[in-house]
Amino acid sequence: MESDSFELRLSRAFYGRDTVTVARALLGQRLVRVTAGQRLSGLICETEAYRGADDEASHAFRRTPRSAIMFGPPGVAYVYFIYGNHFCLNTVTEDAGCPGAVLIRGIAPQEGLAFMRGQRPGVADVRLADGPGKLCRALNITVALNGADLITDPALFIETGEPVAEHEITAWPRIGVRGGAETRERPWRFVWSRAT
DNA sequence: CTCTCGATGCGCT
DNA sequence: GCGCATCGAGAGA
Repeated sequence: MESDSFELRLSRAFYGRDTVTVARALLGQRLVRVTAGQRLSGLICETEAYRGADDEASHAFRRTPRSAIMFGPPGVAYVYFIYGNHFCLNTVTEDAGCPGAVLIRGIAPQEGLAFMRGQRPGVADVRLADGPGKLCRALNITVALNGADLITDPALFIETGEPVAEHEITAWPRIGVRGGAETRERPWRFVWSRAT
């Protein structure tokens, strides 16, 4: 898997499905970042689904210049800047015209540990990328990668990882969402228990 | 133009 | 557990 890993990449059809389905299916897959001439990777162990007009917590609840990318074709990276300090990485889902994205909230680091430690000095290995902002810092992901096509981009993509059994997945309410009770209580945060 | 506040993380208590 | 840094997107005027 070292050199050309194109055949291992998840297909556009993988992303072009129901957002909640994709959020679950992304658990166990391998997020890969190529930067400074080296491969960094980790298995996705936590995700959240964000939909469209039916999801008050989603950026795509309203169509704005920033959220327009969520209305576009699937398999594209949506990276945004938050709290003045952090970036968050999402993958666009659903067919073009139907908004949706999955927030990647955590990975279990596999390749490039030395680089990640350099990005986050003093942090224990298991915590290098266990939050949405943390993983972007560890993998050097910024808004420069907003719009990157995960099917073709050499610097950012997702490969088939390890199979995840249904009983290893737990669903929880999403973190930090405001809005009505129904919005807050939706169990659209998925955690791969085996990885943590 | 101005104001509010966030799909967070870190440091301190 | 709690406060705060830090700044751009989005909304209202």
